[in-house]
Amino acid sequence: MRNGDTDIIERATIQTVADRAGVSVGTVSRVINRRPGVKATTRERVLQTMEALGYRPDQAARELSFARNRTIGLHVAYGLRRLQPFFALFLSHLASHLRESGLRFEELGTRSDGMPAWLPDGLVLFGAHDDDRRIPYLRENGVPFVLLGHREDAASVAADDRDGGRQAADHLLRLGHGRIAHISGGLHTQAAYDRYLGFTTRLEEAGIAFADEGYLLEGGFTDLDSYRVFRKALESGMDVTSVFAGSDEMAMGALAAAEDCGLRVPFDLSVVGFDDIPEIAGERLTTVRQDIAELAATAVTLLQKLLKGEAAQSLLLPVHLIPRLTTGRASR
Amino acid sequence: MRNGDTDIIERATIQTVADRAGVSVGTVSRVINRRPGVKATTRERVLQTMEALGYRPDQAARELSFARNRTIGLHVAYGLRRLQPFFALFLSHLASHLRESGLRFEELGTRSDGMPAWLPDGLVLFGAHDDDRRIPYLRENGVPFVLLGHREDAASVAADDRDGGRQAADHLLRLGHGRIAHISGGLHTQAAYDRYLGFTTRLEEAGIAFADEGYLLEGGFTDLDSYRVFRKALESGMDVTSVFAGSDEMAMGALAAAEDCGLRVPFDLSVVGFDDIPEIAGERLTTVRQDIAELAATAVTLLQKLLKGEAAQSLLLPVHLIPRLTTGRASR
DNA sequence: CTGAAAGCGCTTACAG
DNA sequence: CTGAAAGCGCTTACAG
Repeated sequence: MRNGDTDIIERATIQTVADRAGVSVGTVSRVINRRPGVKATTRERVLQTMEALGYRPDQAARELSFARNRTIGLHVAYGLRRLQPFFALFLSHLASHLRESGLRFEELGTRSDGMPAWLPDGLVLFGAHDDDRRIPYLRENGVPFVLLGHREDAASVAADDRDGGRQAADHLLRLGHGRIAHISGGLHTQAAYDRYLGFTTRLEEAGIAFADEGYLLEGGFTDLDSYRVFRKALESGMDVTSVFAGSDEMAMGALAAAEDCGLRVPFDLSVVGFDDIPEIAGERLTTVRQDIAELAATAVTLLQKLLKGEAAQSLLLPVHLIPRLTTGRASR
Repeated sequence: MRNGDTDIIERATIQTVADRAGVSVGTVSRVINRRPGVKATTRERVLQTMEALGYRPDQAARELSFARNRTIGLHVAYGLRRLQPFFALFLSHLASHLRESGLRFEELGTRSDGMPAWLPDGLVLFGAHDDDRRIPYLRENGVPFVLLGHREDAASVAADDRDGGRQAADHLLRLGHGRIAHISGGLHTQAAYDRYLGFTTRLEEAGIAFADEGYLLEGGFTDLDSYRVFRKALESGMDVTSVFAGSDEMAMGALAAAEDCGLRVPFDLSVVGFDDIPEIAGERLTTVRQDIAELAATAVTLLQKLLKGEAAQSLLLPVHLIPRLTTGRASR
């Protein structure tokens, strides 16, 4: 389990690797960055040397030389719950992706007027809403930005929330469910609304007039909010065989409420979530998976295009329902 | 609101500042790093130039030259809920503090055997437990580390959880409360246990035999867990006028449960939390404040001492109860 | 109190 | 396909 017998004192640099592999640092650099134009055998030798030395390129040096003064900022809409799991995961993926691309990254503070505290070379905007004042502000200042969320009039990337809602509905319909509730954190956000829309549209295609049935439950975005609203509904006699929650957290709340109301999942009740956050969904929750790492990577790619002067794009990333243990055939 | 009329195209460097201020880059550097030995008027002039230029030192360059190859890693015990608010805040404070100190920072992955994926020059350990295998491992490999949490046999820093528990008890006693519950996420963690201990010790000093009363409620660490265990207790007839929760999240759960059980806070029930996380406690929750930024800063300071070869220290940071709107005089 | 210069560990044209 | 050299933006002895 020891680290080999390399000096622990002196960390290997690109020079160490170059010397040991009998090449120049330029060549090592090309290997590190997967650049073309290195003979296969050379590449292999360098790779092995790096491995043997436990070499890790110095990120600061990469940033300094690679990304000529380019720093990307992440700015979160004022007042947004930065503590939500989705944000934490997105942040960490964004940071590590940027790091790999050799770009500088900084999370931006907020001025008293809600604008980013300062302007980096490019921005990722988290939690943008319809008439977000940051958008005209950034345009005015000529700073390229990418929105996280679906939006046609700006560079943006989002999961295909609408299709995700549709898949959730489809899954439950196939299992024979007819009385289906939906728990949403609030339909005023684009993601929540699109999930709702895709979901109800699919139900209506199947002849289920969801909207009329009072099966829509709105609360906050947390598991506790979801628990309370769902438990209250169940206690008031809402009769459903399944529920689609707008996030994994909310699904966990619904699961807890079901348990406390004596419902057995999936026998008496099926539950579907959204996101597939491993720490939450685990191996149990049937949920619609969105790839957060991919969202972060795509945001970076879009931003890089913008920085090169290319046109803005709006991308929608596919999502997939992952059937697990909280959904089953409707028993009633 | 515009950014002044400086070129937005070319970002100012230390050289730009030096030229404009009519000094050398060395002098600017001294000002940036608050080093002594700069004439006050020179310092002032440089500061103003930096301000006027909107100059921000390049972090990558600082790391590269300042922190000779020193990188600090954060490693989280396997299986720990990284999604908890406390962790998110600690992480962000640690990262920004390290950044200001010009040190490299990286969050470390975990090998299949639970050890950090690789060994940086120094480590902060999050979520260490009593017989944490990372500790002998790091000692064996000669890597200095600081634990977040109270522990005598290693460099560590923690909030004074025990005193915090005592303060919570004291506050409630002064308000005339005699029947007081405690909600804990689980007494097996040091922080939770110390809070519990300080709390009950103070109660016992006041002649309240807490332990015998069944006023200890254990659940998970989340607001939902807390809600469920507290609501269940209330519905089972637990008769208390106040409750001390082991975290702000748990306190919010207790608040929600009280509301759903028809109790008015603080008239029928007083609630005290722990942490004082602004996004959670807001302006409403009476809670015991621990300074997370200070915890992060202290961890870094300790680590730097270790790196210089100084002896390990165990530090306890003071906490303070902040009375707000969820506590009041006992009415019964 | 201040400046000139070396050096941190990389990447990237430019030659060959 | 590969190497030598310049340069990224800082900090830090070393002189003065």
